[in-house]
Amino acid sequence: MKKIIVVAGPTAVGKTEYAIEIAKEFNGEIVSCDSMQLYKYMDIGSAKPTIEERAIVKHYLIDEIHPKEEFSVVDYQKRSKAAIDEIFSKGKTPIIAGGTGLYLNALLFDMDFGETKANHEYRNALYNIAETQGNEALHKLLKDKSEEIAERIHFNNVKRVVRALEAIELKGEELKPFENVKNRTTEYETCLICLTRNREELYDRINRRVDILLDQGLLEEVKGLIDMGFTSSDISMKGIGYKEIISFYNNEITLDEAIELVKRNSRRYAKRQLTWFKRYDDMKWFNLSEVGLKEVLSWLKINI
RNA sequence: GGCGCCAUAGCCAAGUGGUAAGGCAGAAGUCUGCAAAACUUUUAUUCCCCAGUUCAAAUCUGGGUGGCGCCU
Repeated sequence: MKKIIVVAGPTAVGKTEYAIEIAKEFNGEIVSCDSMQLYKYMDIGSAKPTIEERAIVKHYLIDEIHPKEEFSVVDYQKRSKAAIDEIFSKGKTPIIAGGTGLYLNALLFDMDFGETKANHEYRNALYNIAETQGNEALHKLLKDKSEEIAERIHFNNVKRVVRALEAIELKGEELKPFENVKNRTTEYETCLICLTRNREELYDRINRRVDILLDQGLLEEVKGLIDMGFTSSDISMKGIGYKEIISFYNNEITLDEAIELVKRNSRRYAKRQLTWFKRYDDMKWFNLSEVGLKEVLSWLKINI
């Protein structure tokens, strides 16, 4: 069967570089699995592969959408599968590289998100209930409709309570969108690796990378985006490295505070990514504090 | 040298006789339509040290150590 290679890992671990080396070795092309690199104009803050790197190996799903566009995991699911098909049709190996866990799930599992589009009116009405009557009141509504689903979502997680209610409203009693994520896709075989590093080293790399992004002109990039009309309410501007710098330009915090926040939020994000990737039992882990490219490539040669 | 103030977790701290608040940093985790999102859990057997008073001390007393301020 056709096989894809997945290169996962926390931010700043070195995925970009490794994915390119793996692609060179296995006649592959790369499909990005990153919720921020999808956006145009957000080059420095999202740490996109450089133009030179993209010239070496073709990358898909980078610079795909305008930062004002609405985008969700469903769109990612469609586009990534299309990209994978295209790579297979060339007789090449798709290499999925990135750190957005939910997006990765969308292409590794048979996930049915339902066909209906997000209903913002309905959502807003629900958010309103949470605000006026409290989070628990909203959660109670969910409990009345499905005890089982309500149990799985904490009442303070309003965003997910709202989505669950919306799903029930749209799908009736089927509740398909909230079935357990357990059926792996049968469209292709998968070979999963996750890159990591010792915690201290990883955090050190993150802190250093933020300084590098600043040297590369992150401030100017964000200023440019503000001038283009983007604001903190755009989803694309909620990315780490963007929201903090925007707060700085809005005079809400000092530059030093903004930089510290970018570092801290990146560290926290890396930790959440690691938690997410621990869930895949067939994931092969490589600690790059201890092993290098050679080990990764030779493992892949045996296991692909 | 004298006087005064202070010492509580990695950091910032509350507590002035009844069995160590809170915040940050850190750690663990949840996860089917905004996911770089949203959310949950968690951190001092002990309050600078020694002695004393007391049924009971981070809290009161004495001494020591360290820091800050003022005076000479």
